[in-house]
Amino acid sequence: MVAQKVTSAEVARLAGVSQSAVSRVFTPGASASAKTIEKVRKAAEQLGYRPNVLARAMVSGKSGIIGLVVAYLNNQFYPEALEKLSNALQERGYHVLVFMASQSAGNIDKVVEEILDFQVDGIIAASVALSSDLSDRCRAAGIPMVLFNRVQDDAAMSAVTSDNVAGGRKAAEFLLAGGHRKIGYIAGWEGASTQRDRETGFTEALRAAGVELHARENGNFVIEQAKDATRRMFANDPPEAVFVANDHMAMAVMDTLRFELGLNVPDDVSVVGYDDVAVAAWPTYDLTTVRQPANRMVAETVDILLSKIENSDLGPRRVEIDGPLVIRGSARIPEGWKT
Amino acid sequence: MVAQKVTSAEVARLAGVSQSAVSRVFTPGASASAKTIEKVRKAAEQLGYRPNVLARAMVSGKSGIIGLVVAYLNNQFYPEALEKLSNALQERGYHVLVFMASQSAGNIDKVVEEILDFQVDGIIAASVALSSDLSDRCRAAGIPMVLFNRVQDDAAMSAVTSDNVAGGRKAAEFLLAGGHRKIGYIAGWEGASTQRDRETGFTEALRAAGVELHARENGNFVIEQAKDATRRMFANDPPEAVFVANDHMAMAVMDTLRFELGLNVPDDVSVVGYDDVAVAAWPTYDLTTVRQPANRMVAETVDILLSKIENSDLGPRRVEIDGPLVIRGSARIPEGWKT
DNA sequence: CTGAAAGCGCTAACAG
DNA sequence: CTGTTAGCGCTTTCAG
Repeated sequence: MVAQKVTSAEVARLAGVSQSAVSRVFTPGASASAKTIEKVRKAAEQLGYRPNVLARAMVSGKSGIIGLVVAYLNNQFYPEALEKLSNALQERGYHVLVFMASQSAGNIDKVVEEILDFQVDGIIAASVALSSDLSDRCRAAGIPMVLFNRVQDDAAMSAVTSDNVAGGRKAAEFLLAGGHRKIGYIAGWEGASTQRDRETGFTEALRAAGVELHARENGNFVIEQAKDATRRMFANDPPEAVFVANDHMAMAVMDTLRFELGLNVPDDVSVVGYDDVAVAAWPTYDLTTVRQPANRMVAETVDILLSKIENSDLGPRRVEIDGPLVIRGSARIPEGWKT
Repeated sequence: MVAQKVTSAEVARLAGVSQSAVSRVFTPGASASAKTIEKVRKAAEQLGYRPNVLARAMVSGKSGIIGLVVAYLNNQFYPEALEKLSNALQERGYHVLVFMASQSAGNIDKVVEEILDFQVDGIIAASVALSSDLSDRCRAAGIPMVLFNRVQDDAAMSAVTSDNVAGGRKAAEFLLAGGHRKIGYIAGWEGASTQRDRETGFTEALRAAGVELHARENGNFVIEQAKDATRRMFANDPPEAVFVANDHMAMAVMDTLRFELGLNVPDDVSVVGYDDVAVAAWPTYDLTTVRQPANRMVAETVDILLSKIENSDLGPRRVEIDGPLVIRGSARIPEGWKT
């Protein structure tokens, strides 16, 4: 009843038409008479025929595969994004080939080369930076690429992020309005544009109010390092408020504050994070944080990538999506703060 | 410096050899003289040549692609598993094509059909069940498949899980040893074998000690539903201890207990979960839970799948990996409990 | 060991 | 609209 591997030729024979007729019936933009379509469909059904995507890819040059490079799945923002990206792409007829760019930045280039071997139609690089040499190669190969949640100096590279500078600014304004003056910052990995932009916006807004950063430590976006950073920062002359470069670390910071240092959040220390991952809303953390609008970021990313695929001579696009400060209970709420 | 899309023929011309010689140099099991290899490698390097995986797949019948069907990425166990699976597969020269089987069970079959279109070498289905019709198709098509974290009645289907029955039993024994007698169970989605097995082991051990389940509610593996289940369960005659079918729900249960019902964990209620996801170890939850050894589960899954790919007439294998009860602070610890 | 030749399964002109 | 004819880029006999 079900054959091993049915080819269009076999369907053609059964349907009494040519092999190309079968192809046409299964090719979106092709035309065939109602009668042919009928015959072919019946034969195909009977044989359990489905076109071989790879063969189609070879000749058409479109594989329907999007390469997705991803680094850390432990920061919950990424599984969320990955799920949405994959769904959005699936809806538009594409599929996602995942490449983990685990550790070293060095191997990212290798990973991208492997991706290219699959003749992918496009590449989404989530939170990774690649050498300019490599981006040149992709461009030369005509493979569109868009950066997700990261920008790169390379002006020719499309990228989608939240408005990290504005986000950092919002965090600062909120903390300042709350009356805090001794304010600390726990940074993420310095190589990340998100880290840099958030810090820039944050310190700029502070400075605009005549306030200097009271303390700064680096948590590298890693939980254990964020804990260490917290310990160092609170060892002496602790701040009254901390802005943490992402939620992933912010929760570790809160844990350390509460369980190791015996401090109350927000009575003793206000904490503000960035991302608004699902756990941030859980009552235990109830984290005030700047939201990264994942849905819109994903939608933009997919839009940019697919329009580049369909129209290769589109210039690079950079989109920064503004996200609101989500006010919860981890930081003192200023009197009469406009919601 | 970098060409558009270099073919083996171009490399051959530059190297002054035949196209098939180039192929041999890049084909693992082929042989060529040192001199040829040298010439070809140099020419290839110069041109930036890399073999086209798709073309190779067409003729060799091996795509190097493994289809991975996955349903919920919000339960943290899955991103962890996905990352490990993808890494393990990458190490062995395979790549993962991800298919989100979002909602309805009905669309899983459709998803698997799409996977088949890509001529994948194998399929890993994480936490999803597919119709027996479909599994027959895969078998007929000669595509090996293994279930991850789920078993199916179909005896011909390979599957890797933790020992869920034993795990449920461990949870029960621990709670009983803690002196609890009024014990509740918050179930996961009834269609899942993991849910059934965990409950079976749990209630069996209870019964063996002459204890009947005091209360049972269904949380369907969904956070909001787990909260509702908790509310119902504690509305009147509340239990002293609860076993929750997975950590994802267990944390929602703890939140509800603490923040809505004002109960103390573990003084008022002991809570035990299942999975041992990363957050379970965070001090806020400090959840006692049965560990699913993700690393070993992944290793087994990959082993089974790849050996089937390499030797297609291997029978189905089912592996259940025993995981320890990880004792933390969310449940009363019995006096002198053997660690 | 090496080149020539025959496809893998499919799409895309090309005549009819 | 339809069948015929070329390939897509590569692996794999098959002679030499």
